[in-house]
Amino acid sequence: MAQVRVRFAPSPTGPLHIGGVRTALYNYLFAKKNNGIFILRIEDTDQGRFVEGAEEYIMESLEWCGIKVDEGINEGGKFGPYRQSDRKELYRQYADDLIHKGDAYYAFDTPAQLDAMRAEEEKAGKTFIYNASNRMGLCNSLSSSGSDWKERIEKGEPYVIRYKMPLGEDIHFDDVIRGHIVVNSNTLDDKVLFKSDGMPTYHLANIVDDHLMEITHVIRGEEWLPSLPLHFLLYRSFGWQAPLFAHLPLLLKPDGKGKLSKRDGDKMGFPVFPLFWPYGETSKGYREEGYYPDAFVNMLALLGWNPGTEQEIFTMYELINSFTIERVHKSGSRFDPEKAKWFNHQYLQKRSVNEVAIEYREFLRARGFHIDIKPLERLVELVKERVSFVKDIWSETDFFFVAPQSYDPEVVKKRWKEDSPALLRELRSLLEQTDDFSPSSTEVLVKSWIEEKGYNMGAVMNAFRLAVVGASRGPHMFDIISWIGKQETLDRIDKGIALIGK
RNA sequence: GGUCCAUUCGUCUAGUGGUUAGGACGUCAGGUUUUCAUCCUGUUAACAGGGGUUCGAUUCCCCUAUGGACUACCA
Repeated sequence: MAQVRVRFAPSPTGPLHIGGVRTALYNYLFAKKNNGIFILRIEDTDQGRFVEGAEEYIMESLEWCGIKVDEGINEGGKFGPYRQSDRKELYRQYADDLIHKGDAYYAFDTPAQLDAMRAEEEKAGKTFIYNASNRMGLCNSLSSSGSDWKERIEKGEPYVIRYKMPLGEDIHFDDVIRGHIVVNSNTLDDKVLFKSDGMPTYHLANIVDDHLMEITHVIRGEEWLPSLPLHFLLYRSFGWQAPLFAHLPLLLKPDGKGKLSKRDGDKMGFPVFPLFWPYGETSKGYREEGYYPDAFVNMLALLGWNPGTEQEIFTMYELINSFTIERVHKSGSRFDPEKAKWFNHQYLQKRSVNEVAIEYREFLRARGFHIDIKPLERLVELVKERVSFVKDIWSETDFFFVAPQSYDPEVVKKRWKEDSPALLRELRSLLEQTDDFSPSSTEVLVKSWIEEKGYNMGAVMNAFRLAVVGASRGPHMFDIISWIGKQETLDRIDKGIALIGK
């Protein structure tokens, strides 16, 4: 069998949506599983929609995800160029070929005329369609008498080239995921293949490029399923062997109806893009939100596919090994932001204390704290299992760096009693006597004192926590005071007694 | 409106012509803990509806409903 070659073919019209990333991922997994080639082709045949920076964004996103491109605009390859605008000259001859074969024709109807006809049909509750049912009444080379149309072209009148959809034919085709599908050609229209601006449309460019690049499997979004009959017909008209097609299910909104959109992310506070998109409206990215790329990829891979086992955590290598296109689902998947977080939690737990400490050091540096790696490792060890993201370490450990500025009123009400100041004063003088602030040492010291005096453990420790932390949260007290040190501990007790009062 | 696609716990899903319909996220409840989390244990909850086929359908077929995509000189 010929070598497997697949392509991811986005349009550079803005940042890549996570649905697009998943399409790229499935293409990549399929390629690598089959020792094949993964191609990145930029489909920029609509010059009006080109967005500066989008190409770079796409490539950076794939790179961040660990999806390596074998052939593409940066990587090169034998089948280049890999940007359709750079292949512009190539398409016209294929459109002409179709005209010679009688499967395509020139059409002169202006956009304004077509719009008017569409509007009229819509008013009558119908859908305008341009095909065998009415093409002889429209303005094109099939309906014009004699050589009128030739003159029009020679005069430089704008025209498009349309595919001549057959009349009343049942078109049979197959999709790897969805099986056999039949559509009657009467419901399809004479799609424009070549635009008046000299550029091909998606349909032509796509088929020509997939053929020329020897693509064996077309794995793309479900939104393309309705144009699959056209594409099959195109392959037939050219006399080319069609690749295998697989149409992926959509990513749906977490709640409500419809497919996942940028608005959902904004509304519910999760990113719909892999990376921050710096142009236009601000849009968060998974990378900037603190997701690990392997967690992100793992989460995405399982949205619409699973290997049939109960395994949920996969390295890219494992994904490649277990991926099969047949196990991709038919129906759309709702995106679940909670589960996305859970994946990151799993990945963060798998990392070593040292790795996380290094990441956290970077985080602190950006906020003006320059801390050695050793104390940070001790800190990370204390809170690692409680967090899902490195940035969460800060909200769990802010009080390690800064004494409380205020004391949670709820906790004060619940934990600060009449005798709290007296207990803390006693505790303070007890701690002042020792210089050994290791957790085990202070623990023994304090606990035996509490026992000796017959105090209530909770009464002492909760008040102590309130003074040191300012709230009812955080790791064990002896770990905290060991980290902040003796002087800071004593200071915070003083401050707490003074500020909380009574 | 037309064409096409889809439908198992709230969500992601496993699965089979005969199963106690399994797992994960979430929820809830216990346990651990000096607090808050984490963690552990348990709990919760599903085959869209109606017809067939069959000894038997969640599983196969049809219809309905619902959801979705498409319906541009956009991809």
